[in-house]
Amino acid sequence: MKIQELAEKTGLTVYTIRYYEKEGLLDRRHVGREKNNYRNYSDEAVERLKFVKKFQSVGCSLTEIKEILQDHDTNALTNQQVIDWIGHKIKEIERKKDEYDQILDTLNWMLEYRLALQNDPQKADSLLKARHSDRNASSCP
Amino acid sequence: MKIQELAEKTGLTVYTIRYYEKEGLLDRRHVGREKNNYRNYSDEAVERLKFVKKFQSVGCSLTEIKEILQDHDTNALTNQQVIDWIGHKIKEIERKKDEYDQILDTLNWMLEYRLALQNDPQKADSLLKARHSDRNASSCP
DNA sequence: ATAAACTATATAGTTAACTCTAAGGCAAGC
DNA sequence: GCTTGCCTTAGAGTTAACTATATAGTTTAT
Repeated sequence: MKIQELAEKTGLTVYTIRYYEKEGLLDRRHVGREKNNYRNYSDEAVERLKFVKKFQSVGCSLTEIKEILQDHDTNALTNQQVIDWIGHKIKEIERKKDEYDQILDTLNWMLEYRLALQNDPQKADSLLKARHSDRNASSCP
Repeated sequence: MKIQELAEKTGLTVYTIRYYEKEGLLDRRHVGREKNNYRNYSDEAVERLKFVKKFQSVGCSLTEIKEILQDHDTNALTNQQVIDWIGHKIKEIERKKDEYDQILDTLNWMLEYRLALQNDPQKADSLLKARHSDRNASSCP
């Protein structure tokens, strides 16, 4: 398939796809060339780019993604190194999830406060006080 | 307190704090000036910057954080607008958490596969096949 | 009293990850 | 054949969020 089609299938732009290739995130298994010099992508390319996109969306840098993907291609890392990386990454993601939970907590509190402000200003006031006396809670900005 | 102390309390650098001020994330309640022109920060500044840091760490841009914080300062938004924003944000964070769960799933699978590769190559092979036949699962890169 | 450490401003530089432009070649429809 | 649109490259431009530099004034420690 040509670059436009791949762009549609992955939700990336053609610019981005070419950029990723330049950055070494794709290799012979994903992209080749036609006689006319047009790039020709395999189905594997779709999977690869979706993988990149997914990991990127949780805060992995392209460099990091590249490093771990290149193991598959070159076996530059030992199996143990990959296992270590995965374990490390899992912990990181779990920490991140905790962070999200804390934010959700703050947001839910903010919502409750705002709703109270609308319906029962006195209650809003007491919520504010309760929150401030709770040393573990995020303060209101 | 002076900027260095604030930096230590928030885990930001002095550069970043000045940058945030320039970007309009702090106001009179957080920072004033001494006779010598040194900035003087209130305790509120610590809370404010921690709030910024927290929301930033879950992918909010400074612009977005500023917008919502400026409501507190100027009451530019109606209570309803803030409620809408919070509700929207909560949904966004929850979507993000789902994404994290998917990644965790992929990572756990990768880990299992790598461990099998170490101990029982035949099992690794069958894991690969099982994964590929599962259309909902992320493929292996 | 002098050096080290901290503060200020204005401005320039950096990094990641795109995003676009220019200039040209190839392809598909009328 | 011509136009429209997709493809190519090299390289420039953009954006967010810092990060650092140069220059100068202030405070603190010895």
